[in-house]
Amino acid sequence: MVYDKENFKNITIKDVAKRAEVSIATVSRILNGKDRVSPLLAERVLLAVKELQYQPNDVARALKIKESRSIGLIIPDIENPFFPALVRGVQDAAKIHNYAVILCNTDGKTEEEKKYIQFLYSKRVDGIAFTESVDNKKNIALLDSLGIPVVLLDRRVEGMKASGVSTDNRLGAFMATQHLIEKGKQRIGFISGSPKLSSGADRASGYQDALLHYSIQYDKKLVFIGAFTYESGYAAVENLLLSRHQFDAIFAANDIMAIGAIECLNRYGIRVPEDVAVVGFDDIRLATWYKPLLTTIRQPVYEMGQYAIKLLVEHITGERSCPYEKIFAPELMIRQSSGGLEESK
Amino acid sequence: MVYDKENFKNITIKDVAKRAEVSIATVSRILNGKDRVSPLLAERVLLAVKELQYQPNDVARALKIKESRSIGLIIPDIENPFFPALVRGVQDAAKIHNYAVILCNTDGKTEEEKKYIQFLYSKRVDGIAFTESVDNKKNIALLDSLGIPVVLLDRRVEGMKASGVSTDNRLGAFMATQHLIEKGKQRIGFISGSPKLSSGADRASGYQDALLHYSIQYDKKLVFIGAFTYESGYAAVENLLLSRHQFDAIFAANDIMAIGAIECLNRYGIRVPEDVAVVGFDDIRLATWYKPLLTTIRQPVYEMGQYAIKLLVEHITGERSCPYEKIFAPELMIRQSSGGLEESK
DNA sequence: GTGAAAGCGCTAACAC
DNA sequence: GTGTTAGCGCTTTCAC
Repeated sequence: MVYDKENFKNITIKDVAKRAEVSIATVSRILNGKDRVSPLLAERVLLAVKELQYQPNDVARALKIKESRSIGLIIPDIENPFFPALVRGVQDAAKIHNYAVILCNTDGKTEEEKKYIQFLYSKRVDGIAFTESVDNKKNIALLDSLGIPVVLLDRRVEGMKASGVSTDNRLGAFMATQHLIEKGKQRIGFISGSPKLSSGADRASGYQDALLHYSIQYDKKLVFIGAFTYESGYAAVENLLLSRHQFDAIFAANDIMAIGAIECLNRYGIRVPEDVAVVGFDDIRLATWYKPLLTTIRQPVYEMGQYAIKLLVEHITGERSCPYEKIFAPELMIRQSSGGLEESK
Repeated sequence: MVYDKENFKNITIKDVAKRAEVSIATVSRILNGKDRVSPLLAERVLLAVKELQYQPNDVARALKIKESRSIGLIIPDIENPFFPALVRGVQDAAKIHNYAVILCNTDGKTEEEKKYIQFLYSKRVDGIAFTESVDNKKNIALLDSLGIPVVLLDRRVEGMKASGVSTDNRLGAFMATQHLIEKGKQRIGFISGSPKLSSGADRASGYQDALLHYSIQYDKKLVFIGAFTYESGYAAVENLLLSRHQFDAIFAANDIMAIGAIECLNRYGIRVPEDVAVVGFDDIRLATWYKPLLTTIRQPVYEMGQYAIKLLVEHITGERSCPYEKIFAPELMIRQSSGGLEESK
């Protein structure tokens, strides 16, 4: 199988026109169903299309109408268990609107993000769905100067410079902490995500809100800054253990860190949930496969991906002109790692 | 932020030419570095490019040179834990060669695959990396007739109609079964994947090979056809249990089914690995997070994705004209679910 | 309602 | 070396 381009008779609109004995303008009109055309010609054209197996060249179309029917999706890493569902939501929604999704992994590097934005711009994507790694607004500004519609994924938008889709992280963290408190826990450790991200900062706020609300002293010795990774969750607990500060619960700002935390606790012979209760955040699939089943805050990730594209398309078509922020409600999923549904002891 | 296309002065090669006081041909030459140009003009052009922040329009370029610098990636479902690493490998390799990756999820439906192939063709992708859901050759033939280079992912290629990248599934299954046998197991249940897929069929063969090699009677009552899903793994074991046939081990054709199997065993109070040893296939990340840690056959999934793009690019550039089959070696990862490294009892 | 023709932004002969 | 120009395949005025 030699892929010699020349061997493949690229059927163009011209071929169809010739076969149907009409002008190329007529073919175009019929295929796009815009102007009115006589049914007679339409029939002839459609027949020719079928006979020749004609597939319009979207590249040429894109050049002409300045609309590529493709969008960029920039995320840190598809291997991070948080993203597959998000990506799937994006892709499913994009498919409905007939957009191609170009996937980009940045590993959370601002420089990579910038490169990809330029790359996507050269491809003249119609819009970009973007999970920024750092909330630095620089890349948003770049996008803005390029005139590319953006929707921020899993990020709250400071100053509403762009539309965004996220979960109410602050509320979610409040609920998680509250759950632990209602379980009778008083010394609740917190493993934060990166405070540079709105998701990280908001979850930290929610944790503090809950302590305040229940009149529990905030103790910064119980707080560690993680990086949303397994390793950072593990390390945080190890540090906590070595510091010899008492604690009876851990709230980790995402599930992977929670699992890292539990692994570390187990390693030191501490039982979850008997000795220490643990709550995570995100409700990734693993949360229900891991043992103990992980109590966590569910984000409707798939729906967030879908909604982001809905918004993005509205911006692309001009249906919506002002930035809009969609915030989904978090949901507490009570499972084993926090002691389940039983009463506090 | 109104995305009014008109507001954004689309800088074209013409603008650059005017500013640098040269012809557009010269600009093109300099940017593509093909023909020789005088350093003087080159400098002027490069300056103009920078000043105007010119970004070439790849759509126009694609139309002209008939090369879109994009490839399609068709998989069943990015939410299936097997795929993220594969996708990442594909994307990283594509990035090196400057190709955009268009992601397509088919849920394993042949009809969806066909639609996506046509969609990608209308976008004039330069090639497609494809994880077929059913080995029916029809879509491969379609691709062939369209003149689109393909590389099959995770699929062995019957009759070498296209290039493919896979793991030696038969050998892997042999190793898994052998491991169980060496652990002293004699009645080894097998949960197959879809036999319509080469990966499913080959793993079944490997299982039989091993039994034969160790002179263990093949007992079809111990064999179930699953669907590579958690549920099918669970159901298989439940059926086995209800059938009351004795068994002391389970080899599941992928990790998710193995986990489904273990969950079911636990549900019925059967301990893994004490009562029944379990081995999976793939070595997805979850295999090392699940409890018990899953003994499994590792496929170098990320590398497979990378290699597929290497092959695909070779086909696209014409460097390689004949189909080639790359087969990676499987690796046995011994962990808890099969009783670990200790001797058989 | 239909066709002729211009032109989207680029590359690559082809002249000079 | 450099500029002029045709044309990739399509949509869309503009005449008729």
